[in-house]
Amino acid sequence: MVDRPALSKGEMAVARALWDVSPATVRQVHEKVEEHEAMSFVTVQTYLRRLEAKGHASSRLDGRVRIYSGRSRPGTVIRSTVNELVDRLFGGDSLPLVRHLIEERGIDESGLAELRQLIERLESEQSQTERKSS
Amino acid sequence: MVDRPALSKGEMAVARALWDVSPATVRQVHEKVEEHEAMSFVTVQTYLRRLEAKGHASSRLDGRVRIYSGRSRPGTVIRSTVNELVDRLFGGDSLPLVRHLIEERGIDESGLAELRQLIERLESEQSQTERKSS
DNA sequence: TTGCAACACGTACAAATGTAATTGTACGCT
DNA sequence: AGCGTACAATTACATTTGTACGTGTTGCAA
Repeated sequence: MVDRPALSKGEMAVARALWDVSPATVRQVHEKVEEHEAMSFVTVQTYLRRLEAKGHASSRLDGRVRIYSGRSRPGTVIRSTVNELVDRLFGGDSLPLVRHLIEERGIDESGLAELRQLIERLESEQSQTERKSS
Repeated sequence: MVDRPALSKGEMAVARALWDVSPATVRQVHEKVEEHEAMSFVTVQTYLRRLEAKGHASSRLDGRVRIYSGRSRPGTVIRSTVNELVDRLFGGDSLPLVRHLIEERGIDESGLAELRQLIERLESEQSQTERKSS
């Protein structure tokens, strides 16, 4: 539950790659990162080290190769990052952001359908549970 | 449409305050900022200067007091910040973020109702306009 | 007219971030 | 045995961010 300091841009890119391929060697992570953007191998090395220092990854030596594994799960990191953003941009109120996302960035049909169902579910839940404060 | 570099945490706090009170003196902005968090007066001054350097604010001297005004509108800054976040966290797909926001952070009844209507509107629009790819 | 409170403006500086180059070392090929 | 290659580990360094201090100036109160 500790809200570790949010990951920076570069750290996040590497963390995302690591989540995808973990456990993996630096090289494998590097390859994954490069599917999206150019970044030197050693830079990835650095980020992985920093991620480990911050507790978001762990590693062990397998022979002469270091194997990194994701540690904090994506959901956790994403949650705190998003929370921070919502606080910063909207003073904690997430509705404007949701509105913005739905309006400004395309969401396809199936996405919309999913969201509608999600909202309907929440609405029925809310009408049952007599809303007890915010 | 230039996607200026996203504002940092501190810059964003000051920018938000400025948007609220603009045009305003440093002192007024400072007071607004302090409604949410403690920050030294001179620090606010610095941030305002940096915001101006980045083109997010403008200022003029009124007598011996400098008056700052917001320049880029909130929507613009918010858009690029959010875009960057979505790219970083979800590789550009905004649906997961929306899902996360709706599920994890409470949205009240009226908010839900608004969202449902928004989604229904988009759904009907989409079924009319034969989707012509992104 | 003198000093102070209030402010602008320049300067400072450590930590975090982005991005590597270098150096050391072991593996396997020739 | 010697060499290139693939890594790990160390070190580097410019930029950005967070946070502020000090210095100079000026309108105002005494």
